[in-house]
Amino acid sequence: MLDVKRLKKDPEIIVDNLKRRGFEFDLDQWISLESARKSLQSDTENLQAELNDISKEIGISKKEGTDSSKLEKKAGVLTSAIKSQSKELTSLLKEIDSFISSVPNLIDDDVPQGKDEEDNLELRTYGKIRDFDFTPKDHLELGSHLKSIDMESGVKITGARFAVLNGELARLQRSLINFMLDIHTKEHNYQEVYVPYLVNKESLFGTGQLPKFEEDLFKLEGKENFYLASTAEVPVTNLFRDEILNSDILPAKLVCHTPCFRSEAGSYGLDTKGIMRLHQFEKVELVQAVEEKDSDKALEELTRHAEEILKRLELPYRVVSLCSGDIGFSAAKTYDLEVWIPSQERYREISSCSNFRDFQARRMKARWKNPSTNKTELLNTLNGSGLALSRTLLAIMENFQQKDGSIAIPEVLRDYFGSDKIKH
RNA sequence: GGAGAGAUGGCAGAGUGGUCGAAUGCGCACGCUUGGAAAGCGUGUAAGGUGUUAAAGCCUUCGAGGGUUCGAAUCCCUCUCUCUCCGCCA
Repeated sequence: MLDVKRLKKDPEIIVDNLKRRGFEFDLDQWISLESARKSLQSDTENLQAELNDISKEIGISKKEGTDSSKLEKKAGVLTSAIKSQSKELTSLLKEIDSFISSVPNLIDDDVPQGKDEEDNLELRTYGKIRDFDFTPKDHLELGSHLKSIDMESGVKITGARFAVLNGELARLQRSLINFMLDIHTKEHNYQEVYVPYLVNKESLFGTGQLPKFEEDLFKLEGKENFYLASTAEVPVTNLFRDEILNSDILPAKLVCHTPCFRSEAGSYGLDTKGIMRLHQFEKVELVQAVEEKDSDKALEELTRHAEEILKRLELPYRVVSLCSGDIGFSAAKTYDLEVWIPSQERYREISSCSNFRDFQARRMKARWKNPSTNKTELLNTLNGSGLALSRTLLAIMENFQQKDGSIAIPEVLRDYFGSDKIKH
């Protein structure tokens, strides 16, 4: 959520910033809503203050046994006036709330200007793209040779965009999960958490998936109307919702492996082959909550933590800074890690690392107590995939494939996996 | 699923219609004391909004929402959650 105080102080800066994303902020509407609210609210509060005084007097008068009927009559008039005014005020506040909570975050100054994916800025590349002395197969072809990616069964059990992994590939995924969690907990100092995969509206509002992006989510029917979490970001970051953290636990660094469920509405026709884009996939997620002054540094650090996984898996990748038109609703700045996919001869997203600054924290009232000022301040939240499992699996299959259709296992994974290759 | 009991500040815990945002204890911060510490003593210590150079002041919040009343932590209704017992269960 935007800082309303800042919006009052320098509205032009905010309007311009939002314009970079392609978001038109209706300043006139905002000003008229705000000024209406201000006068209505202060009027109502004044009436309430008056009523509070009179009620107090009535109390004293009753105790003393003197006649208070005149005061009570006066108070009755005030009460009904307050009732009708506060009804009006409540609906106005609701309107303002839905207006402001549909506005995306401000982007950092160094976010590259652009319209879409094409304008993202490549920052660095890592690793050598392999020169195949044969025509590389795509992961689905490799997987069906190995009888390990079974799309038909996914369709039978559930429907399109669900997959079944068999045998060694299922085991490879499990090895990868353990490998990633070990690196992040033992070397990068994250604490592992296990969280619910079903989340409520409040949690989704906190991280910014609601109210604007409900169509991307799976929603349960029934009494509760829970949603399937589209990313561990939702349950994990919401651990800080409505909390005031002690400064000594900052920076808070959490890592979590969960399945992710996405309806992928609007992506029909995209990546329909194989396990590139599924309704259900596994992910290891990094989440940090830090003081405002540390959040720039934290984004760089968190991104390096995600990159480290790719490096150790010997997968060629690049880092791009998402441009103003491609960056997500809640993010102030995002680095995507893109891994090389031989069958497509291009880099594809495998991790997205974002700094949300205080945008999510304001929505979810995630705060910390600053001991030097003794004031509560909003946290800054960040997260990044470290990494998305199905795409890691896919990348290993394609990048490590051998001429005979077998797949070599990256060195660091061999102990976890228990073998150095998946035979044809 | 059935029966019962609860939900109050960082924590524990009082408060059953009126100057209650809330006693008390613990914790925490500062000061006194001390060679230093502990103990002891004293002072302070919720969040949000509004306002101000800053403050004061004012409004809201005692699980959530609604109601009764001049006035609600306290009474009534609905919901959520927690605990105990019984049943079922990985």
